[in-house]
Amino acid sequence: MKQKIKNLILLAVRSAHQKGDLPSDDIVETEVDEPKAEAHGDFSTNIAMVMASVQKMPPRKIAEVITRHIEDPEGILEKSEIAGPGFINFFLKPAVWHPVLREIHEADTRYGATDIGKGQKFQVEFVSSNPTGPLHVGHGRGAAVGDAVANILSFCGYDVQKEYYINDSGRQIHTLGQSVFLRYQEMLGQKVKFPDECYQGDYIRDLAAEIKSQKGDALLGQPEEEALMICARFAAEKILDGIRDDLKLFGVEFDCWFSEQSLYDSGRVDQILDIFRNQGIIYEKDGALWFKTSDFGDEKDRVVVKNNGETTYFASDIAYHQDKYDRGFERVVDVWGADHHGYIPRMKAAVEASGHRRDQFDVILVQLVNLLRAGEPVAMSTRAGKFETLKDVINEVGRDAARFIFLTRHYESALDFDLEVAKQKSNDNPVYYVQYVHARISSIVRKGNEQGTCEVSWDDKAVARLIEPEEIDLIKTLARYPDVLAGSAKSMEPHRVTYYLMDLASAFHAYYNKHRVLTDDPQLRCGRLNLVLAVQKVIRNGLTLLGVSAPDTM
RNA sequence: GCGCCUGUAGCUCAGUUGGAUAGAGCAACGGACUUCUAAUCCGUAGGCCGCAGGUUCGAAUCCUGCCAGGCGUACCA
Repeated sequence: MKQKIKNLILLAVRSAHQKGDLPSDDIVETEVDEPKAEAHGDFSTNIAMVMASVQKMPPRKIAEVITRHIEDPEGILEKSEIAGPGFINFFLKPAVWHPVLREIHEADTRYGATDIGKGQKFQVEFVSSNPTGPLHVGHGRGAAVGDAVANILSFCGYDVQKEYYINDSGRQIHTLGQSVFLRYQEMLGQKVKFPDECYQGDYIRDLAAEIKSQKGDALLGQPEEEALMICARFAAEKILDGIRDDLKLFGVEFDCWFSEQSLYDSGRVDQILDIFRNQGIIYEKDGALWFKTSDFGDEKDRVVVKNNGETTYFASDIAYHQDKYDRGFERVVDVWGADHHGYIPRMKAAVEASGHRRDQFDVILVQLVNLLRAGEPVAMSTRAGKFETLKDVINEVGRDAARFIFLTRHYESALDFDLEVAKQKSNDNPVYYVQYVHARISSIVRKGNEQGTCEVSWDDKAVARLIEPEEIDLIKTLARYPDVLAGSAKSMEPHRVTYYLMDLASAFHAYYNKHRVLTDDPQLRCGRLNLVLAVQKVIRNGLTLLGVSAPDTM
């Protein structure tokens, strides 16, 4: 629709120029917007203002010339008028909107899908929590955002893969093994000192108990380092299983689980370090190896191999990202917690140093989640072992509410997640507001079927009966959906879909309260059923992208 | 100190990438259920868009400088 208006304008400008009414036919970047105020019509353009300097004419004068030359072969315009400093506002005939319903009817679950991605290979990596403890709410937000972004991109024509990176190597895993082994020794009656840097949570004791029941006291007879590694591997695997289960419970599935250790096993880490060394962007200082990230915009150089010979996580991250591009991804998106933002410049540096453009690498920085219970903060710290796990949260408030709430805010702003509010089935908690639309429409259809009056097949004449302002308003909202998705995909901001759904829900509830769908007039009833079914499809479609269910009853 | 994020109605937040009179929800107040689910709707009230400059036809949005809060600034992960 917007495109049609655009064409009308372009043609008008051209014809005005040909007839000598406009000195230039330079089409500057024209914009056609949907104004927020109804009084400003269905669409409006600022072209006259933008052209003012080129045409050397006052904006209102240009607007007047353009409107005079507008032809409307299809007869879609009710009227157009000039307003304010030089806007041209277009008012469409209500009937122009009806075909949108047909489009939805035909596209069904694919309505809103576009090909703006043109099959570009994208990878979205998210959660990637270390297997040293269970997922907490913060990870939940990352999971909800990453999953929704990937879904939306994919729906808009990008070729998207979802990946989880497993930090199954290095210091943290060692510490995990140590923590478990100490608890194990403790259980077998040994006196141990449990250091602060070890993981304090109860789950460490559970893991130790499991090892004890499987192996008895066998580990005590082994060299400490060996016993410790056995504990580490066992624990990491168990915890990772738990993470997988939690994510499944949360409705998040990954296409690929990528192991950090595999990068060492295959020699990728050494390989990329060699390459960088040959390029002269790695040097030795104080017994350590440094990568000259400062050559690529970082504020200082970074260590890749410590003076004790251990590689840093940064080293394997370089190899990991190199590997992503080798796998053919044209763009790589990492979803990180905001506390990692200092890591971005060095990662960008690594991407650039290995021969890729900076803009092929994006980081979505998800701000922190403050978990509250009735306004009171709930303490969270993996180390201290005091935290509310994601699983607990899902069990308490439900998956749908949790996912929706995580997506009701721009990811760049911190989120207060109040467990009591999330449980409320009120308008404080908009997930139900949106789901209720779906349930209500299902209910209408059920009722219609009971009465045997539910004629839901497509019928142009019936749809043409939809002339109430609330009906046109609803259809206009439905028509916006593809644009919303495209904008959400381009900006990688899933919350736009969330807000759109709340808008659509609001338009529907208003309509529902004012007009009856199952009327005695069969044709009107059919038209209205077609309308609400279209609404239901879009609601379901949007909720699905967000990972939220669309219930038939509530 | 430096860097990133945030600052919009009493509270929680949107604001279509620079558009017209800045919008929702909650809380407050007043209304609507013998009719398809009241987890809903309708109405009233509520604003130096942190502050001060700048850019232009036009700024909550872009630039500069301040102020406040959060986070980061390791041979930690």
